[in-house]
Order: sequence, then structure tokens, then C-alpha cells
Amino acid sequence: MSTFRSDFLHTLHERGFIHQVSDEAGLDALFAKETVTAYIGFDPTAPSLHAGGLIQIMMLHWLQKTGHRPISLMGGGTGMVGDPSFKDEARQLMTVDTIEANIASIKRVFSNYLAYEEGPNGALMINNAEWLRSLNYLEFLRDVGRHFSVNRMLSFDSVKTRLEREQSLSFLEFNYMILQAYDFVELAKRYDCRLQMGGSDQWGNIVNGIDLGHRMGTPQLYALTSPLLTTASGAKMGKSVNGAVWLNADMLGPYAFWQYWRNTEDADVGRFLKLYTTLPMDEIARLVNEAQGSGINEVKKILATEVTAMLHGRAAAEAAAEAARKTFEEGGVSADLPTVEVAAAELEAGIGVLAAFAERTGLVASNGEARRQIKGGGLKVNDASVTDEKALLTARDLNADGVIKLSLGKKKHVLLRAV
RNA sequence: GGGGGAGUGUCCCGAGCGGCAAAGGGGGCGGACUGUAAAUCCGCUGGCUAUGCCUUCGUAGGUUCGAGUCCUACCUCCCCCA
Repeated sequence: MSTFRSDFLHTLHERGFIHQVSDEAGLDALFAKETVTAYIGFDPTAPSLHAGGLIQIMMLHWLQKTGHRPISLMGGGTGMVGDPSFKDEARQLMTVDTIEANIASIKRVFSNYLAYEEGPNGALMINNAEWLRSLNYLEFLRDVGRHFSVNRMLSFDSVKTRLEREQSLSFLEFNYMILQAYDFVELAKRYDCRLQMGGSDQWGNIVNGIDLGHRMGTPQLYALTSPLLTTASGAKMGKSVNGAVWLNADMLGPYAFWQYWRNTEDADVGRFLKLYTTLPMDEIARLVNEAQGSGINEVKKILATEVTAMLHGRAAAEAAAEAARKTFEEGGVSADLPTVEVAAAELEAGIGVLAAFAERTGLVASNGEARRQIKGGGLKVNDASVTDEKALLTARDLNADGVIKLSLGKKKHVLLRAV
């Protein structure tokens, strides 16, 4: 279990990526012997992946880095069905337009982690719409459907909750696992893809693909899943104070992304360094060992900067780190904080604090929320608590840099800039 | 097909004799303590042009001064019988 000969499995294991593998010895031997092609599927359910999906991307990254060929598979076909695994109700069906738009948007982050280039281990970006959308129903049933036992499909944990209580499982969704299995076989045939990876919730779907491969005459296929990641206190990865931690910069800026990692719980720092950065293992060990008490904050900054640098580039990561330093350690104002512009004339006339926090910057959801926060001492203008909900912000509140700093709590800041 | 039960604050779970903006949790947000951590403690957790107004308890009607609460129909789900 713990000693792998191949670079790839050895690396994945020591960094904590492995939850389950279908045939450890066999897969290890394969990786030690030849360049292996492996894939992970991404469903286009939103215009961006979030931090929860980062672990999958990192697995592909290591795959390529250890000399093998990664395939990032976009679910342009499977997205039309929707994966019911471990969901307690059906998702709303997406239109083809939405799916295509989501894929185009999701794709953008991959090139930061994978090299899409010619060559034996150049990464491939593939869309399963390519073969799924043109399937002929009757042919598909006869060629592929006959290999599936409904009895067995009903026994999977991934659909059990749906079957035993709550909501119904539509025939449409029930087909998802068949399509995903078919994808694996199709990729095996077209690209000699031998391994499918994914989150632990994908185990059943992946194993179905292996079985289908047996029946349809592919070489031996393999499954590898990563653990379902939660923080040390049990929260799911990828949620932050403002909602999901999106990877796309237009949905979550580098500064906010950096902040998410900066706020990692102490107990998670070592684990996250291994999973989400490419720092060498001995250096990670050194960092974690040296961090005594509050010294761990320095390590959290390294974590945040490394993770952000991979996604948004080194320069953006360092700008985010610097913005945070000015804001938190000097109590000052950094021009790199999120900024909202207002017309100088409006500011001259005066903008109500409630409007400034709610409508203009969206720091709070409504005027009512702003009032409550004022009562609780949560809103600040230029670092001074707001006590009067009728107060007006005017040009006099602009600081030397021509901005007004609005804060919700200690961590969320937005600058109001007059233009 | 027959019988029984259930759908509650658009994050979730859940109480609710006809006067309810609706108990209690969880989650979330803010405050205190700290280290931009965890744990703990405290406050808040429908909207608004706000001593008032508007919207909310599966959907649509009805009874009533007044309905989450009663009646009718419909939708969805669960359980038992066939």
C-alpha cells in the first residue's frame, strides 16, 4: 500500500491524494513501465470550477510532471444529463448554450496547470460531446446498454439515498453512469487512456467504466480516487465567507483567492501545502516544523502565495500578499483591494452609508443588513466604526489617495474611488 | 386501484390551541478573546421611501373581522394494503 515504485503514484501517495485505487500493484507496474494516459472529467455545471475541484487539477498536474499524459475531459455531453451521484435531488437541466458557455469559461484555468502541447505527454483538452451527442439510441442500447445490469446499478451507494427515500431518480439521470462508463471506453480506444481519476464520489462511476472496458475489449483499465476533502473542522472545501471560491479571476479576484488560503485552519496547513502547492516535500516538512504557535501565520502566507501564484501568476499572488500586508499589518489602505467607482458629483452631494455598503459595494446584502451590522459594530468607514445609519459619505471622507475604505468586520474591505 | 402520513422563514433540519414576521437547532454574519487560526462566550440572521407599509408556511380557491393553522380541488413525496 505505501511503497510505490512509479514516480506518479509515489508522489500522489506521499502528498495525500490517494483514497482508493482499483489495482495498486498493476497500476504501479504500468506507470513504471510506460507513458500512461489518464483523464479526469469536469462537468460544466457553472462558469468556473471552484477550490473543491483544484485537487483534481493538481492530480493531472502531477501526472504530467512525472512524465505521463493528462486529459482534461469537458462534460459537454454528460452535462446534458447531470450526475445524480450522492445528490438528493435532480438538478435543473441546462441548455446547450449554457453548457457550451460554461465549458468555454472553465477551460481557461487549465493551461495554468497543464501544458497543452505536442509531444508524448502533451495534455489534451477533449469534450465528450464529440461522441455522446451523435449517438444513435438503438445502436447504443445494443452495443453498450446490454452490458449493464440494472440490478447492479441499483445497488450503488451513489444512488441509494435517492432510491430509498426523498426524491425520485429519473431515467435520464440513471443513464449518467452509463455515459461516463462509455466515455472511459471511448477514451481508451481513441487515446489509449488507461486510468480515470476523480473524487471519491466518482468511484462507482469509474468502476463501471472498467467493467464496460472488460466487456468491450479494451486493455485493463484502472481507477484512482482522491479523498473527499474537508477542513479540519469539517467544512467542505471551496466555500468562503462570500460564497464559492471560484478559480476564474472574473468571478473571484486574486486578492480574495489569496485570502481564502491565508485563512486556512492551523491543523490543515501541512496537508494543504502538500495537496495544493508544488513545494518539495522536505521543504514543506521544514516549514511545518519551524512554525511554532503564531509563527504558523508566516507559513499560511507562503501557502496562500504559492496556491495563488499557480492559478493567477506569481505577480498577482505577490500583489495580493502585499495588499494583505498593508491592510492587516499596517492597518493602512492598499490600492489593490477590490475597488468600486462612484461619480465625483454624486460624492459631492453625499452618499448614504447604507447605500454605500449595500447597493454600491455589495459588502452587505441589503439596507436592513447594513443597519443590523451598524448596531453590532461591524461596519467601518476609513477604519472608524459607523454609528449613525443616516450618515453621509462625502468628498471630505476621501483619503490622501482619493479613496474611501469601507469595511465589514475585520477582513472584508472595499475601496470607493471617485471618478 | 384502496388506506394512512407529509410538504413551514427560497441555506438546511424542524416546532407551530384561528391573532404569526412565525419556537428551537445547524449553518452563516458581526462582536469579545487570539495570531486575519481553532475552541469558547455574546449579538444578529424577510424587504422597504420604516412609530408605518409590503412579501412569506407545496399550488389555486373558499370559510372568517382575522388562516401556516379550518374546508375544497390540484401537485409532489413517503408508508401500508392490492
